[in-house]
Amino acid sequence: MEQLFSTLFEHIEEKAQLTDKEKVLIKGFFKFKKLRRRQYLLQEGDMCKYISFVSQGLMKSYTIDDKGTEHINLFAWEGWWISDFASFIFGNEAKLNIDTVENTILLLLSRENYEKMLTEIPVMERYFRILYQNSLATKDNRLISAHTHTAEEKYALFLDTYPAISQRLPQNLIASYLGLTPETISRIKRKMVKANT
Amino acid sequence: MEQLFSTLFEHIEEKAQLTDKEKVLIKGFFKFKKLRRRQYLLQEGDMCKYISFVSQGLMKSYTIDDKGTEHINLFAWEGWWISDFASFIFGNEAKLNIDTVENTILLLLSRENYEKMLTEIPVMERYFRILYQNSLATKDNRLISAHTHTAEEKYALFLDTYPAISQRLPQNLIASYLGLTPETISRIKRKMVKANT
DNA sequence: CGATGATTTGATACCCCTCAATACCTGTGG
DNA sequence: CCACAGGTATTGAGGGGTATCAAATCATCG
Repeated sequence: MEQLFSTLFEHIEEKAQLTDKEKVLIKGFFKFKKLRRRQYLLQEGDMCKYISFVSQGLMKSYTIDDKGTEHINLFAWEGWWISDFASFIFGNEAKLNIDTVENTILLLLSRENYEKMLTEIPVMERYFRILYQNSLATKDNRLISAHTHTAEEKYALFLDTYPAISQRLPQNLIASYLGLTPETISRIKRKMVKANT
Repeated sequence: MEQLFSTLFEHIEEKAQLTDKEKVLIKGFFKFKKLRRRQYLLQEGDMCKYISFVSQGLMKSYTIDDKGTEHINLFAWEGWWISDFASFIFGNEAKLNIDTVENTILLLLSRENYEKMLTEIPVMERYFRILYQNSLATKDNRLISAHTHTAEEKYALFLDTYPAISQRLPQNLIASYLGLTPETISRIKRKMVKANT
């Protein structure tokens, strides 16, 4: 149990220092949740009641279009948060689905505890401010890539940016994340292999 | 002069309450800057020393690809902040260019004053945390749209989401923001007019 | 092993880009 | 106030990058 929080604390302390007292307080705000592979955390139309920290495992959030195709918004592995923000913050119905790619252990933070924690532990305002600030820069890059790069460049950039995690992902999920089809990824791979011989 | 801050304070007070004392303090952290149409605030390769609040006017941030094409990352008008985050926060060379679409009046906040303000006025941590949190939700939507919608849907969605600002923008800039060519926008418009007759 | 999902491969279609030419605005200076 | 210039928009022809659809092969796991 203790170990699950160590991932969280390490992650927080990259951005803001915590006292032992604060750590005890923080633990009190979270709930555990264990999920099997392919299990849902959130489905479109539900309310997203938690923001979740991935302590172990791998999750994805995604939308489904009219044709039934998934479009992956985010992968979250150890040290990442996942949620449908619009739903979590404003109480809308979720537009995103969230489920697991691997068996996963989560730390759940409810809206109420999120607000409480931010008020009672001001350094957490700082932590989340920095977290979001960094995420914004990441998302900017992704959007720029979506607009400027070819399919091949997108795929190469993904492998380069997330070398570890790309090995834990089937290619159809990478395709979905990049806004491509699995067939296209397959053809790119063949081309890349050829180029190396 | 006073009036320039009122836009800022209104904007902050949508998210967090300010005392008169805090307002006086906040004013001290900012510098003014006036820019002409088409004037640069930041060029690729420079250091982004400020995060800027648009008090009046309209700006854009963008990258330039190998072929010399602009890809617009963000429009910022009255009530928006603009910056190259990666450069502002981490001190990297800026990857973004920022310039004006209209004559603009900015409130500039240096890195030093940004940190000072966040420390001395904790409610501003809250303000920025909420600001970034909301921006993340917006960027998610934009990325989803980039991956799922056709050119026509993207354009219609833009007009629908930003009806006021779209009238202040030439179509080539809207095209650049949406990852399309001006020619495509032109053809879409023709098609839309036809459909309404 | 059977079943289900994932990947590969090929044929075809189409959306949007590219390039090029022309027309249309808008502001500025003579 | 007109003329010109630079930027902006329109239109057409042609091409290319990915998607789509379909089928076969390949993994994986209960």
